[in-house]
Amino acid sequence: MPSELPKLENQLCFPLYVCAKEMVRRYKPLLDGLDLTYTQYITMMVLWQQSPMGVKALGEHLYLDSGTLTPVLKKLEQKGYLTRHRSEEDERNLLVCLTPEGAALAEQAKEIPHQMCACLALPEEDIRLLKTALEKLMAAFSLPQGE
Amino acid sequence: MPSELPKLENQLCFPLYVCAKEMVRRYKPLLDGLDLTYTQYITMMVLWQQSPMGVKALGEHLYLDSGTLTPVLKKLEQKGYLTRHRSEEDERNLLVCLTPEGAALAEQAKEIPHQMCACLALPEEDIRLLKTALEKLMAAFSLPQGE
DNA sequence: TCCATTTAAATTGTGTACAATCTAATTGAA
DNA sequence: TTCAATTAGATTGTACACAATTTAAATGGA
Repeated sequence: MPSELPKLENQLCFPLYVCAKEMVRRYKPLLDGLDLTYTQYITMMVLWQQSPMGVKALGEHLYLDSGTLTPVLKKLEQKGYLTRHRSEEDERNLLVCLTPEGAALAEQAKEIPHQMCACLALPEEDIRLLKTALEKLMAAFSLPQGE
Repeated sequence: MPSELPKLENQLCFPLYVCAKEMVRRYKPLLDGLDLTYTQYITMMVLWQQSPMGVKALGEHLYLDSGTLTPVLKKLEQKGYLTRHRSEEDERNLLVCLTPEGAALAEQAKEIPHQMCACLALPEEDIRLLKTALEKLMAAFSLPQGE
């Protein structure tokens, strides 16, 4: 059997790449009201669970490095949603801390997951299956997930 | 039932976002030998199927607009993998055409899908299931897929 | 104690993505 | 025919992503 040319539609990577982009695009109108981008939104989501948090820990939750996070966090600081201060015990650590405004944003964000699901127009069952399959892939990547 | 705070691990978007990024990252060492980035690779993949092709058609295959494609195509032109010329019938159309070097690259690329599958360390069955689930999501997004 | 090593962020450079706008070519209805 | 609308790409501006390097702070063994 001759080796075929690589074709877009034969590979896992392409629908993954397209769906991820499209998902982020679909979040935009929902997040505009909170003045957040998608990356800023997932960052806030981690902080709503725990604040203050160091940049390193934040990066481990989000799979992002400081090269990406530093400008995102500076932006969120500008917007008044968080503060950035060096830890007193260890000056290498920068502690990110929600402001009251940032914490309050969680209230407004509560409906976003429902709105997103509605926007997907896919049965709950299919969403669950897809999520499970993706988590399996993360595991295969040896990326620890959730908590 | 009270509305809960949005949590990263409860949502479809996050594993999708993380897996897509990781997948692209895993392609990098495989593509370095071809001097291609992931975006350049999927662009070449479309051209290996059909060349010449207009920027608009290329964008429809890749779900990318001219804002993204223009610099990618200029880069691939620099590398000597394709040429860019305006159509003579309609000067608005820019025809992208593989060079012999660009066409020859397909040979070298043939093994990449296998290498990628191997790198995934996930049973074929799981990969198929995930791909099907993603294509279902694309359909729900009303994104046409395949050809 | 002292300095090589390690660690945490920040910085730099390259490459996407995409919205919005711009420009030039073409089309089509009055 | 003519010019308003449409179309195809390019451009501009903003925001990630990530590799590689840099800087400053802590650590730990000789």
